[in-house]
Amino acid sequence: MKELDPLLHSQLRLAVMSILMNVDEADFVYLKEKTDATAGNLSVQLDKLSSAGYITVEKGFAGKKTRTVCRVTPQGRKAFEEYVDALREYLNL
Amino acid sequence: MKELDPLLHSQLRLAVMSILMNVDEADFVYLKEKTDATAGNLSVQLDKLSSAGYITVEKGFAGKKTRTVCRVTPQGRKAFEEYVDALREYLNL
DNA sequence: TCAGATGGTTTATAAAATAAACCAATTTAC
DNA sequence: GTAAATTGGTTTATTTTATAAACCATCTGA
Repeated sequence: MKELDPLLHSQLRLAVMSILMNVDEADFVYLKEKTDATAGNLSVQLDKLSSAGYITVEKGFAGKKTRTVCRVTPQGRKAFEEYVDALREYLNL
Repeated sequence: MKELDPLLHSQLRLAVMSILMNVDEADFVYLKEKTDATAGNLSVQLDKLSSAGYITVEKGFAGKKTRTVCRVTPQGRKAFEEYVDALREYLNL
């Protein structure tokens, strides 16, 4: 059986990637709301996705407040698609 | 977003369930080969699926050798199907 | 000015996966 | 017939992950 990319096979990281696949960009606050994760957990998982090169994380400002914007990279997009393919085998979809 | 049943959201347990969903029954050795898991890992994960009521594990004999046979329960079948539904939301399939 | 919010990060803890060690019965090879 | 290897597992220890709790800096309104 195919391997399931362990970086994607995590509920929160998968949720984040799934959002980013459809949205071009999303900030920390938006991701937190959508996924209903704690800030700490989200922060850690974004780091992992970012270190793996699956997303970019850009810290900037919106007015005076900090704003962290995430985007999926081509590499992340590819990994996500491969993950989906592998899952089809398990779920037979 | 929907929750992903943590009992199923594990590579090995998902693989096992996926096999059992299609096969009526399967023994330890067969599952081990198909999933390419170590015996120790497989043993632990079968226990978890069994304690959750997702599968039955029956220890018997085939000639003189022990033989452990697994089957998915109706409850397990239901959980698997719900898991698949939840995943569709993430992957949009 | 000081009591919350807001937007995070870091660190500690709990839970999971994996691997390593072990055990009992059974073959196989001498 | 007995020692060594194989089969079919289980148990325990280790590593990795996920999660939660604590913290920090900046901003905002009373």
